Amino acid sequence: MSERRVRVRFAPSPTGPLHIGGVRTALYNYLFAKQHGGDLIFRIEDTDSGRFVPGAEDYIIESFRWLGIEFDEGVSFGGDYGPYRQSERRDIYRKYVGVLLERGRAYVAFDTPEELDAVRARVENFQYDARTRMEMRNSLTLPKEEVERLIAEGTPYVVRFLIEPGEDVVVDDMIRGRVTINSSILDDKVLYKSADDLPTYHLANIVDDHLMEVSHVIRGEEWLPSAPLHVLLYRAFGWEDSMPRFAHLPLLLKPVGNGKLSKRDGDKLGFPVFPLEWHDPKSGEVSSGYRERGYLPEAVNNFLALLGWNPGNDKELMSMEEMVELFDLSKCSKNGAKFDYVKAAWFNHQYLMRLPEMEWTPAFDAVLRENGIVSTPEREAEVVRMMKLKVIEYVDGQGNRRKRNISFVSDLWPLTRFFFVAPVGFDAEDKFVKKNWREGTADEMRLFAGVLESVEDWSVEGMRAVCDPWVETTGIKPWNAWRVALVGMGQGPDMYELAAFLGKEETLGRMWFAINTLG
RNA sequence: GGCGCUUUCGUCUAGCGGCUAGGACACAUGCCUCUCACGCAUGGAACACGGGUUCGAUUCCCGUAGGCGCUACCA
Repeated sequence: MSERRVRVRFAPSPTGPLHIGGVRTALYNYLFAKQHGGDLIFRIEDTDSGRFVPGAEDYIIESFRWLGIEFDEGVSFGGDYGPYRQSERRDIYRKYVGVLLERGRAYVAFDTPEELDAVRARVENFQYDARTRMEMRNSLTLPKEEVERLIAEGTPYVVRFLIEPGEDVVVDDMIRGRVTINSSILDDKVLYKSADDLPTYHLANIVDDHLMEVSHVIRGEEWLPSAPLHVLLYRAFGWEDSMPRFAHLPLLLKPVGNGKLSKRDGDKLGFPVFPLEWHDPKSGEVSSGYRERGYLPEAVNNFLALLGWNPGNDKELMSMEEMVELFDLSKCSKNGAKFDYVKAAWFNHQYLMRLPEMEWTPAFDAVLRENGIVSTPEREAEVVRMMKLKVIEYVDGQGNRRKRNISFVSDLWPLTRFFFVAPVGFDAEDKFVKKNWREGTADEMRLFAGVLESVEDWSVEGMRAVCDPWVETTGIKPWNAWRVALVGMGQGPDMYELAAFLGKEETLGRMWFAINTLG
């Protein structure tokens, strides 16, 4: 059994955008499959026709494409075990429901949802199981002829799994060890509903995993309580020998407070919970995505992988290849992990800093466009290009002292906008402005502007040659106030460099504007 | 309510009977400096509680408390 080829699957429901927790589950499956030279299957579990959302399937595929999580077979990937969309496997499920029925491991039930609701309202903690099933309307209690007549008449029914009570069912979990649950607390789960001729998750899942020769089921902890049911199902089919190994992952929790991470938390705290931006086809609501927010897929994978797993040492920055090599289910933690979006941004910062210029400049172009910096006849392409080069030099520049503290390319704009546009006003409350532009500063700047006016060689060296002696003799240190004038705040490169880049006219223009505005 | 999982700094975690309980994010301070930041250095910060087992428990067992999940003709 240990010689079995590793085959794992990620099987989402197309009920909406892919949750970031689902991305992590898929990532773990991917790492596990790759490490063992096995297959990763992409299966669509669309057995709930009522919750189907158009576009969700494409969205999920596009998400994984962006993240670089590759599937070996499945919907849109091909393979020999298809179809991989459960709604296209009705014949198969019908057949296996029949097997269970024949063996007396399942039965037909006619209780309507309304009737069940009524019973639940009446009886506290009602459960459809060994204690109650003989009081319900099903093939166990109704005469055979009536059952046949009802079915023939087209009365909607469901098929329920007949659970024998009083048995301790053991699930051998690769993360949690042996988990024991007594079958008495399990209810007779619905396996199939005639109304839409579709199975429920439990039946479809077991049948598909078996037929697709899945060797390991790596899924979220929310499935742990129903794992014993799945074990029982494998047994009922006689597939226990080839039953996959289970691994139940801890859940992703909200950053603050209690509970599972939800879309709401993202909206409230300002971070995405979906890989890609999602436009809800019904409500028209837009949910932000990691891609659009400016995250790098490598950073997302790295960060997500470490939420519930670690290589057992202090290593944090890992490429996909490294993670494939180091991943270990037995090193997964058992408790839920709060989602720390601040650290997620730090991971992005790390990857962004390592990104070659070529790869981040297109994103910066988009930022420029958003801020109205475009090449126009008035503003020649050459000028804009020069400014951009300056930004690149400023950001990527020689030596560490020039590296900007940014997590996203969009963070660049407030840090570099002075290359493109002059200050339009000054924040008198700004600490830097307040500290460096006081009584008398305007006079000093007037003098300094006069000195600059006399500079003929408008280069860093040329300015130095004239200004440094002036600073020496007058004792006036113009830099911070000059910075206020040219940048508007306490940021930017060396002042001579900045002035040289802006040019004499622009530099003096900004200075006089500051002198006149701040007084 | 029932059942299950879980519990180390604020957060993610290392630890698999004997450690000054380690790292990262965040935070604070310092260095650097014409600003911001980067970088570097330093610092504060944790074994939920109570019983056992043991020469010795963060580590093993049992309770308690907290957290999370499941309890649908959803997955």
